[in-house]
Amino acid sequence: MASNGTNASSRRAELLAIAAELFAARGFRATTVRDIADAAGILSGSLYHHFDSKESMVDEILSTFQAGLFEEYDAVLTSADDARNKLERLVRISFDAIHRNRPAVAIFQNDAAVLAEDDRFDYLRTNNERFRTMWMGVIDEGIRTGALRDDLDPVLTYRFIRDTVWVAVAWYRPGGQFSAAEVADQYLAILLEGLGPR
Amino acid sequence: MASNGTNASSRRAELLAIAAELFAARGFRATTVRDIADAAGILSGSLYHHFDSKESMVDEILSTFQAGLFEEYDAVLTSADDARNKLERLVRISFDAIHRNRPAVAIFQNDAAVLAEDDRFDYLRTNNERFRTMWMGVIDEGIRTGALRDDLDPVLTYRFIRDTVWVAVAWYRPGGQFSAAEVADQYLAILLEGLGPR
DNA sequence: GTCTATAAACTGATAGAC
DNA sequence: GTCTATCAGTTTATAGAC
Repeated sequence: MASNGTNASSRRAELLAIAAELFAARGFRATTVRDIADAAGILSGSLYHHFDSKESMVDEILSTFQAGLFEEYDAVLTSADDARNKLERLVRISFDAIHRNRPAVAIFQNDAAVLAEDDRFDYLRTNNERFRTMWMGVIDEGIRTGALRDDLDPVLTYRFIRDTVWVAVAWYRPGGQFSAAEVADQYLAILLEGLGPR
Repeated sequence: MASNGTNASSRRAELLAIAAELFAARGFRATTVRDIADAAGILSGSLYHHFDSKESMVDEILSTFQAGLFEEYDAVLTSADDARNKLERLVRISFDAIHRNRPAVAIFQNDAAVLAEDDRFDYLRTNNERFRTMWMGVIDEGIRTGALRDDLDPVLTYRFIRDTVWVAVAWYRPGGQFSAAEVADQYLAILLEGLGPR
């Protein structure tokens, strides 16, 4: 039951979760409202009692996910940790986000770029810029304080970290061989120490 | 003009290139045959003089790209180089493939998983396995010979390398700030030596 | 909250003229 | 090699009954 205690919002969340799984697996465009309704055991017209449109469903999925992620990132960035620790914590939070919100992350990875062309999804572009600023702040601080090597381009470094982390949604499965925390451990080991012999 | 010297095959290649750009930018499913025809300056029905279906277009784009890539990979793997050099060469070839076949790589990244569910695209699954075997062979050899550290899971290492390289298609643009070779240099530096201070 | 019924637009593909 | 014309199926979305 949701915080307002109504069954309506619980049903809404249920339908959103079903839609998110389908969007993540087949893509937003390739998923029809009939697919979603079928998976929910209702008829397609009934979906419009809960949502304005297919777009409003993916909108709510993405905006809710991003709001939660930024909250967690903020807690790290406003802490007293040094750059190296902040970087590690951001990476761990991100892998954990893949664990807890896999469909939303997958939709973001696969469909956000096209969705962002629509005015309705302006916030995707705004949030991308905010996201980038957060990471770049930590990376720049790390380079300045000597926690990170200084012979690489910071922007390429940012893209490398960002892509490496989020692209894992393509293969990560909860309950698989490695937990999100174990994947984060190994990824951080490669990222910070490299694959070469030690 | 194509190797067989006909205008027909040249026009075909031209239409395929147009389709590939659209598939890469908007997704296979979201791109209509009318979109392709519009971009080519013809009517949608005329496309069917050159191709059986929309699927046969993406089929040709992906299979042609993969055939070329495997040829280049094979040349590396049958060479006398040690594991470390083979790994470097595979990474460089891959970034160069992004440079030369950006649309095909993007389509592979975004749409191949869904396409592969269709029997027609069985070869995508077969090729994925072959691709994995090639990379894992080099990684395992590197660990065995001491060229790569031995305290990480080889499969996670493979995924890390694979994802980091190919996901760059999402932002790499020919003529941008860094060439494909420069990107490969910096990625290899992070991959092999890590981001930590030296 | 779901169903019945249906509209209006879009989509992949075809047949035959030019 | 492209166009005209068009079909059959699909898709998002709506209006009102239950």
